[in-house]
Amino acid sequence: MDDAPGREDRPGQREAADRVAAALATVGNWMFAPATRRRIMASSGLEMSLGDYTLLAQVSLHGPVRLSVLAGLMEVDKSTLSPPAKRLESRGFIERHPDPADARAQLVSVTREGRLAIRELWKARADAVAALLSGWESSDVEHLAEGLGAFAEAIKKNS
Amino acid sequence: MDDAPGREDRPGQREAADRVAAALATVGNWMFAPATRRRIMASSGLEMSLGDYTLLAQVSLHGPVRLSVLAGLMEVDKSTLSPPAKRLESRGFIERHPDPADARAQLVSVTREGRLAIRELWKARADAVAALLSGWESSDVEHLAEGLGAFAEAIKKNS
DNA sequence: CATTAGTTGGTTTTACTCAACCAACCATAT
DNA sequence: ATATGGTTGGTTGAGTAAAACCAACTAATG
Repeated sequence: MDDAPGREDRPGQREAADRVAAALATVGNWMFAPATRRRIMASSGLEMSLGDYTLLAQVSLHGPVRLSVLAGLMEVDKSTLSPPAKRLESRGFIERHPDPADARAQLVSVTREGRLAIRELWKARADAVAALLSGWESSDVEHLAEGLGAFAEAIKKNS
Repeated sequence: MDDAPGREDRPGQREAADRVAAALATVGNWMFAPATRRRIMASSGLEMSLGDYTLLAQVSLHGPVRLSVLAGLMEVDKSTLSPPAKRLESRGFIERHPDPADARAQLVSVTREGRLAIRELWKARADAVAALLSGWESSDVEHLAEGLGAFAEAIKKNS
């Protein structure tokens, strides 16, 4: 798996990949810094822990879905998702319906409120990103959007 | 500050910025997922909490520096850094020396061990990134490296 | 009856905060 | 010159909340 041919034919590839990794470290560090999170939450008028937001996003992404399936996707124990799910439900952001296929199971999905909350949070984050890009050439932003989009696709495919 | 001219002249800019933000969300989510962290830690042979690693990286980045200065940079209370600093010191990854300019203060810096640990962790992370980029055209990787690098620069400048 | 979906209880670690404290610094007023 | 008072660097302690785990439970499947 690691000795695929053609790997050592492109030393520049690895060098560039290293630079990508380095930049990603900075970016991730910024995005997940408590300070940034506080700003995002404040400017969106919401207050939500990181875990709650992650779960909300996953529920919104994977439509009506069982919690155990999400736990599998996220590679955490099912019990980890119980508290955040409860919090999100009590705030009206998600709702549960019985799974017609299995009376033990429930399908969670996002409510209208939840969609609204996601949109607010998403906008706040996008604003922060846009602010950092404000001085850029349009073509550079476009290239970054394309490259990063492809990278995100690769992540989704590999998970 | 928000009504700078030329902003509404480029609707495409904002649209592309939104795509950048969306991709960044996916990427950040991946980087900070417990599963990814577990894999990175396992493949580097180290075990370290996220906070400890963040502090270690900051110390390595900002050379001999006071903890209170780092706390300021990271926008957390000084007391937040005491426990991680103690852990890192007890594992031999950082060391403290008296600040010649002020007998109250100490300057923390990375030890050789610490540098080694950083390199291991960094390599593990870079490997994960490189794996995702393995099928790419070299020029695409190069472009991504450039764009992300510039974005990381923007973050550093704005903080 | 064994398995599965989900919750609950108990435990651990982390990541924060704030308030209190000590020691050292710094300025100023005697 | 020295004593005083206010500020700063760092740790400690108390407290909260998040994030994870595991084991045990229930209710429903098959």
